[in-house]
Amino acid sequence: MPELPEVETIRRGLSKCILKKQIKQIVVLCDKSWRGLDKQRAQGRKICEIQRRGKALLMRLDNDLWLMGHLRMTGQMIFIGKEKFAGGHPDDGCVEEMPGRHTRVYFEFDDGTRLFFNDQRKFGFLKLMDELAMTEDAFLRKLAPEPWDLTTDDFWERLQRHRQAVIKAVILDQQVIAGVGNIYADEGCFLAGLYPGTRVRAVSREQADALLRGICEVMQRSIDSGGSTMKDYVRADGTKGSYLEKFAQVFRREGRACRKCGTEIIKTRVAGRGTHYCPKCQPRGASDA
DNA sequence: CTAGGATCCTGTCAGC
DNA sequence: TGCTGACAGGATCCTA
Repeated sequence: MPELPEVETIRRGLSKCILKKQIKQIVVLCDKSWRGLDKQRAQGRKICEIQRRGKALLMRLDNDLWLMGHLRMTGQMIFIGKEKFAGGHPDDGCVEEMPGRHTRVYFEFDDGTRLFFNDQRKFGFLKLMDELAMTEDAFLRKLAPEPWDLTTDDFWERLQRHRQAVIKAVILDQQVIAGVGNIYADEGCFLAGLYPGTRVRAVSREQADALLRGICEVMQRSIDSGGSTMKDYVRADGTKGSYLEKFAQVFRREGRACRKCGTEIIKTRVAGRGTHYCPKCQPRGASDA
């Protein structure tokens, strides 16, 4: 669900809300959503800083424990204090009473404000770890560099390990490039003029370079705008829409005209995921899936 | 080792 | 209305 730009937006938002606050109590409503050390070890502590790696949030406590959060498909972080901050998967959960039916874990701070971890499908989790567990965490250890820390050479070499696979599956692989999910995979392929089902062996170095630059560009733009789902905007006519609608070139635009050439955007299935592309701007090759 | 499909879980929607 | 299957902004596990 939330991809790198959405998680970065959450990181920035939470940094304004919960830093230096003391965690008075942690309520775990779903055992599956809490991993690692016992929650007691985080109660009474303060949150010193919040980092992000790929789609993972990393919160450091004042006893040098780390609370990792991964939202997976449907996770949300909702802060309720004097003002409200919500980030993650868009649904109505953030307008319900809190805790709501999808609340899995929540935090009560010393000043009475609260932070809710909501997650409809329970794929996401919070994990409390010490420094050693952090360095040994399988996901973090295998995670590839952030998109803007990858050189074209490095990206190219990582792609070459999957020459028979389709390009979309490979950029969704967090060991190849960090933070790319279904939206930015489709948007990045569009910017590079690459059909998402293209075999890696058929991708040129120039195309790989365009893909990496496209991913960085689309993610940076999304971060600058507060994440693709964070803010509704109001159109000139006063009707509301999601930011994603305005920002996406292909994602969820099936049946609509390509913004570049006017051809109808197609939705299909590639790498087991719903996939959107423009058949003219992203032509299929003979060996493509 | 890679590639691709099943799987975890809950909810919604289209089509009988 | 009630049922059924497909699908969903992710990652891991299993099999070939």
